[in-house]
Amino acid sequence: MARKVGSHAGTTGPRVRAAALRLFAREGYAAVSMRAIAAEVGVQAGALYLYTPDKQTLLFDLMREHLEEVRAAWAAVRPDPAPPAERLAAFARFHVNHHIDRPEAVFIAYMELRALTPENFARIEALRRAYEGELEAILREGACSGAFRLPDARLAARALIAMLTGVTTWYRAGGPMSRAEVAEAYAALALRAVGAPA
Amino acid sequence: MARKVGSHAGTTGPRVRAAALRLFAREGYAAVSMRAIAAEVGVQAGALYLYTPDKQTLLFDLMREHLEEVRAAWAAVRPDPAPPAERLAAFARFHVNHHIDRPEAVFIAYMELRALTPENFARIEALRRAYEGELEAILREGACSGAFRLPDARLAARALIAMLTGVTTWYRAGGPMSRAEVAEAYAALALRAVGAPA
DNA sequence: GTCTATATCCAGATAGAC
DNA sequence: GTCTATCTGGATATAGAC
Repeated sequence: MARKVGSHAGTTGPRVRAAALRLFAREGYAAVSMRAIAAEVGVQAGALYLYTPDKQTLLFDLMREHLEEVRAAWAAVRPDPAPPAERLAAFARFHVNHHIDRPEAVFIAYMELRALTPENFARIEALRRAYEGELEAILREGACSGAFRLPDARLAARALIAMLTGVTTWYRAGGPMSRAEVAEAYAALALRAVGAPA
Repeated sequence: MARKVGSHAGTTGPRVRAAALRLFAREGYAAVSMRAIAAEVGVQAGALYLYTPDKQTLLFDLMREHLEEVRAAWAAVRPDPAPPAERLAAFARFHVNHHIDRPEAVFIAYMELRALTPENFARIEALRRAYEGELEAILREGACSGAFRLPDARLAARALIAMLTGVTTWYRAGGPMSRAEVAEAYAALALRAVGAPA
């Protein structure tokens, strides 16, 4: 434990997190050395420990910030009193648009769970489950009201989130489809998957 | 380069690959040492190099074998002259059932692509694209015949494969749903997603 | 706040005995 | 076919100068 995070943070702290995000996403947490992060930032390895107590906390903070940002962004645009189909369409468009802009954070949040200590994993998993619960609640409500036809709300929520998140594995800006077209296509797939007219 | 693979292989060769599969899936390629693999097998680290020229080739062989097995298994059960909806349902059930039994290989094949050398990556990517192409062809044919309503065959193939593969992130034997029920639920979602009555 | 230097440990891979 | 021993390099993290 070197010191508390943030007490001296100027601009180097954010640059350390940005470099770690980029490198962890590209090479994987275990394959990235503190030396490599330091080189990306332009400081020596020892200086990193002014901004994070250790490498594990650096990873954990990146994941936590990503998941908290997703929840806050959805809470800000969520149509609250609205029919299930409209809420599902909004969720699908939001999820695709939000994730398409943060492929590195998404990659880390889904792929480096195994690199977390058990305590940190439990905290991240709770955040992930809370977000998944937002979709599950929409699906459950639609199933009850008869707007959706579902095999199982929990299974469908997991299936749809996997489908929507998958956009980050292939979408690149400058391709034949715009972000909005892609989001619309995924929303149409999601709506039809639960038996709602798209 | 230590030696050619297989020339002395008795039972230790397969046990090395099984141990590597298990450990790479649990900890990640970069986080697993050759010593750890050796300990899992019950030999010394140096002995591993009788069965693989290096760690990279061990990973590549695991991925290649997995992808070749998927394609062969699908070729064996694929309903060839059949209407698109039936072929899509068969593909979805096959994909879920096949992947649900191999969560470790699936995890590695999708998560450790970045750990491959460029040459090895290109070869693995070609195999993955070929498999994706099987689904894409079904969707394209269904779209042409009017059986399916799709935004874009390529996008839909990617979206559906991501959705179906996602089953490996949560399904565990002994849960409330059987394998067959889960496969059926995913098949229903897939069929409806492309506008075919499930 | 960043540096250099270093303690301590473990990595992949090879050599050669048995 | 497996062992022990070892080469060489790089890892995380810390200490202390400036």
